[in-house]
Amino acid sequence: MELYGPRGWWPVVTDAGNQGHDAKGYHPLDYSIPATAHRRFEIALGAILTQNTAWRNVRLCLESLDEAGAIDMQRLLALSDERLEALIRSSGYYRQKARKLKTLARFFLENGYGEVSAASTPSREELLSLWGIGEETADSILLYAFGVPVLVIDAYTRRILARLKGEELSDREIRDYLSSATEGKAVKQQRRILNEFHALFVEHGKTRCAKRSPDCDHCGIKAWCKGPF
DNA sequence: TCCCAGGGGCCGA
DNA sequence: TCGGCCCATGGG
Repeated sequence: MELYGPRGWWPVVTDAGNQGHDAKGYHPLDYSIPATAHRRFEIALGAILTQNTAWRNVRLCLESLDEAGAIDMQRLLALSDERLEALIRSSGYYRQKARKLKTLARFFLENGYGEVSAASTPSREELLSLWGIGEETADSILLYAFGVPVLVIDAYTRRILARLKGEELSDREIRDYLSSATEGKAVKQQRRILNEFHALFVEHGKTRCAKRSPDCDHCGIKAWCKGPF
């Protein structure tokens, strides 16, 4: 946080999803649970679209979907598969992802999870049971769309910790290793910490701890790292 | 031209 | 459980 400042994730792309904020994009220091169904659904769609995909390619899809009025469960389900695939083409894997988005929309709709007023939250097991939603996507949706205090572990998290400690850690070990940061804290605090944890791992992974040629010369946590340098 | 990106499903050891 | 393969576009 000292190195990069608060990220204020999840990045919101559309105007309708960004109510109460002046600009699109990040919303620093706002760790509130999404206040609109549009925003909640946009976050969940983005979590699927960004699977193994650069965010800049996802952003285009979310803007296209918004223009088509499809950041809405019923309206997304009303689209033909071909139309939906065309709208999300730039995120790659577009046939699979079109199916995943509809699966999610159907699930939200049938259980009322898309309605912010209902204040009901899906369980992790429910999300994992859906076709196309694995651990990272489930945890991202829980944390950023519903405010559930869970740690999101992604490729950046694993790579950065592996380099810091000089050995690969299992996800279980990563959870144990980072658990002291949230232990004994109020849920609201945990939500803020976990929100930033994932966002900062992504920031550090993109700007410094790249897979191929990490920029160790400008790395602010080099002193604690076992390499590579 | 090749590598990489905020994964996940599926299959055979 | 675990490795390998597939899905697919776009930028460096």
